[in-house]
Amino acid sequence: MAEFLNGWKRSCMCAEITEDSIGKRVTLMGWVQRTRNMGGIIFVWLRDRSGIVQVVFNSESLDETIYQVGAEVRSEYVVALRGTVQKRDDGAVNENLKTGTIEVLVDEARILNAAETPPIYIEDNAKDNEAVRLKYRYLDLRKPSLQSTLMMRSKTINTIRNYMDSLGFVEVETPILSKSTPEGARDFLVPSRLHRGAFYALPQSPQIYKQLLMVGGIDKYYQVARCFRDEDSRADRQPEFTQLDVEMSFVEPEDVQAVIEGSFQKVFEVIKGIDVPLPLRRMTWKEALANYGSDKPDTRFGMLIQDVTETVKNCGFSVFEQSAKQEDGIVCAIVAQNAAEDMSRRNIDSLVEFVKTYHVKGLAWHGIQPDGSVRSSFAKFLSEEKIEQLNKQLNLQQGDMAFFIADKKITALTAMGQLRLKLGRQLNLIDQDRYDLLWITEFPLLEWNEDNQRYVAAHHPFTSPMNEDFDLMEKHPEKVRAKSYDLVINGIEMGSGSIRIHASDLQERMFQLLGFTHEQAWERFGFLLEAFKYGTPPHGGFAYGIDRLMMVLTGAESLRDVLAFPKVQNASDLMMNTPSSVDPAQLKQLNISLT
RNA sequence: GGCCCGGUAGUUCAGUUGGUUAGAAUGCCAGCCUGUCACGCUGGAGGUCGAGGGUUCGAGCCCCUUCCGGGUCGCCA
Repeated sequence: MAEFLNGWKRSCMCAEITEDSIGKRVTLMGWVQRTRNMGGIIFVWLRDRSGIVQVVFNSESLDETIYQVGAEVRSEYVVALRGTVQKRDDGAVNENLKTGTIEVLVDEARILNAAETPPIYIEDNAKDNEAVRLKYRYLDLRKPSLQSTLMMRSKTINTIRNYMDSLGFVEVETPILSKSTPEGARDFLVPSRLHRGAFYALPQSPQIYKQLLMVGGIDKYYQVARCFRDEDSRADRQPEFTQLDVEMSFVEPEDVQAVIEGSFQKVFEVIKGIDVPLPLRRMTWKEALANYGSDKPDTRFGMLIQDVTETVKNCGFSVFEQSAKQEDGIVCAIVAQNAAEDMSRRNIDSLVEFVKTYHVKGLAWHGIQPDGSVRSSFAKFLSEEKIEQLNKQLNLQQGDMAFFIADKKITALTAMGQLRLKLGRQLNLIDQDRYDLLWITEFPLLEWNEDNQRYVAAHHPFTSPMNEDFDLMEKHPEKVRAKSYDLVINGIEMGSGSIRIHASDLQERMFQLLGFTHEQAWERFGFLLEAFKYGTPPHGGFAYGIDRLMMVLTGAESLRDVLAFPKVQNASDLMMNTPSSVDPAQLKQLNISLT
């Protein structure tokens, strides 16, 4: 059934035909979207990457064998057609089609390949189950939305490359077969055949390579880099992903930030036609946590978190008092304006359950109904005076509903931040057409890890502390701020960067803070510490996720919608059915036995 | 590893208190139709109710186990 082209060449794409082409003869190739056989005349919608055009087989003017081709084709057949572009009659215009005012009257037709009935509908609004779509991803990819996403992705990466090139950056490819590093995410391991019992690791990021490139004098490096992390997936997390990776020598934070925010400005201009004013707003990590309960605040709406700890210290409600009197405790609140009336008890209960998933003990609520009556989970424990004081601090108006969380500071603020986001969505406070880009700065250098009973690097162990906090490193490690910065868009963390440590003695001091002995540090990162001895320039960089950027640009809710061949939650590929077992002979060569 | 939601024709779904032969739409196949555009009309085929076990006279429905998909907490320097 399948045929080769035998000399036929496409003269244009389906949806590129306009009224200017009326009277011209065209050669089209593509897939059959749909056929309508009227008995003596057959309408076929032909689709390619550009879109759809209607072609007409007319039995009156057509040789019987060619008309039969029209009768024979089915959905997703691959066909080649020749014919003349003609204007449609006034009554026969299809306004939903870009090419709706014209059609192609076929005079030659060939079936290049037949197709079985596809298991999914090749249409944007089809409701097919995602697992089925992923199993037949190559069919899903024929849909206009995915095609335009992939085309936009290509254009975005091109825009970024052109921009980086224009600034004199050099793209360098770093190895995929790399070395396992103990800190950070779990590595994907690759067994070595030539070295029994030894493994490569796939890079979580080209971090160390790019720092070594700085030692190597490539003082402006970038790469569209594939990265791998063997951790559980989420809607916005895949085991492999693409980053724009950047590193520069002789720079301070604002130099790196200027390059990065410039790339976003360029992308938004080229892809969305939106002007992003620079420089971007800066917000410290401390400020973000206090006001938004997050290090990646969605700044498209208000409803900021308020600290009412002092007000409720001796209020008579023991839940509040307990946290208020704790050293690292807090009682915080947010106000949902005009929400008191529509907030059903059922809805409130679900919010209480919601915040509990973030490890706080509960959620208190207190509102004033439009008629002035109080609706509250705790007002009965408080004096009139205290309530008045609280209402005043929160600026609680008739119709408003406030929510309270009392707990340890980080825990309470984080849960409140999540509640803020949920309410923001629920109450429709978020302007979906807005793009809010900002920098979060001055992250803590270290975080205490309960499981390991030691400090771990908040960013990565090569991040430099802020100069003014050097002295705190040994005495108060938790108070040391880092020269690090994240870029956030609409509450999504796009990427992070920092000025790195370029002195081996400071790097060793950092490793000691992380609980490595001198020997362990040299065993694991000796090549880096060694390299730093031979003239390392001050340097820093940044990396951001291209996939997440595509989510923002397309409005997609899952990374799966912006990747050509995504993996599902358990990191398998439903189309190729991988990971999969391998031939025992392969394992034997690798000296691997399965238990 | 934990929690929540889901799995029934190719596809999207409905299926009442456990009760006759599991339905609809769409798609598919055949026939008719010369201006359709979600074409129309007539007829037809299509089911391991994710899998295994249990309770019951009787299970798509109840119970247990398990597999698969989604979301999420932990995790993700």
